Amino acid sequence: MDPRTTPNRLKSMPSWLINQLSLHAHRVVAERLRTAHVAHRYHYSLLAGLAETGPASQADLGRRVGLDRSDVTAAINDLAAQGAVERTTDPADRRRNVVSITQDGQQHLRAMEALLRAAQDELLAPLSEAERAELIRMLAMLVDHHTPAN
Amino acid sequence: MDPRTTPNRLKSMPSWLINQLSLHAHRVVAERLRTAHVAHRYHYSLLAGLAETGPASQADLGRRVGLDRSDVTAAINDLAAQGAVERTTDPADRRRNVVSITQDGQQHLRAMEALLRAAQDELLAPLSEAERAELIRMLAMLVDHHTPAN
DNA sequence: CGAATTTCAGTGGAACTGAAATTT
DNA sequence: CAAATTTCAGTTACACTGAAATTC
Repeated sequence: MDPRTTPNRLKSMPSWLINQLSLHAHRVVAERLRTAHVAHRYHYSLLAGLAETGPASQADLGRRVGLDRSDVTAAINDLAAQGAVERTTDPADRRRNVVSITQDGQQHLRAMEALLRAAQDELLAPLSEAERAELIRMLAMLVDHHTPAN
Repeated sequence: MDPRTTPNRLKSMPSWLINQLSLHAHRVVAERLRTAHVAHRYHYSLLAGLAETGPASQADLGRRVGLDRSDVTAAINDLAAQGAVERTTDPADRRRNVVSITQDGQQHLRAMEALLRAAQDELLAPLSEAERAELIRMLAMLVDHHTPAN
């Protein structure tokens, strides 16, 4: 009566598979991050961007991690209120905010990292180490391919 | 100034990659489907489900293609208004609607199929045939793994 | 009774758009 | 002037929830 039979047309359609997996990834990640405060996917992305490439303007930061300018503004508000980042206007170009990560932010980043590592493991559970590496390689290639060059 | 440098922490994080790729897939697919009417992702999923496993109740159909009961109701409304499906209450169990695809629906499905095939090709452009097969295999394995058994 | 189905009304995270104000 | 940055207000597609009405 309900033989969990996904149509072949969907089971073999990359865009459908990717979408389903994205939904699942979202659930797994949100579940893990629920324990921490000011801990959404984009908060992690922003802190990771700041930790890795140093202070940046919000626009640069957004482009680097794939977030919209508007959402960056809101998320940086959250992080600044929590003391995870500091925001000062760039003296060299007063249109820009220079955002930098604080000591507290670094610690917050490390805490989220541990949670996210566990989430990745749960997500990829059925794959071998070699398969995981291959999957990541292909995904990165595809994401890179459609990322505006700029 | 804006060296499209995605942080390594993101470039190597499966959940982030999957999410980015899902966004891109969504854009590519929506772009192709824009030419057709009553043509959203879920309309295709429902028609594909009906074409492949025959008439079904809305609840069964939703479970098979991974759509929420509420969204199935709304989407079936669209398809019925367009004449792509027919809906009658099941005489054997009057709680159920038996939904079946019409001739028009079959044709609509074929038209969407062609558009979607092109979208998949665009999405996977950087991958070889062998890589595409391997990617699809792994994605299907992951999606299957987290799909409730029922 | 409990459980399943359909439907409706609404919520919430997320991506995105348009426009204003400022500065280069 | 044109272009870039930040911010705000709002929209849209989408997954999901809660609850009612019906039927098994």
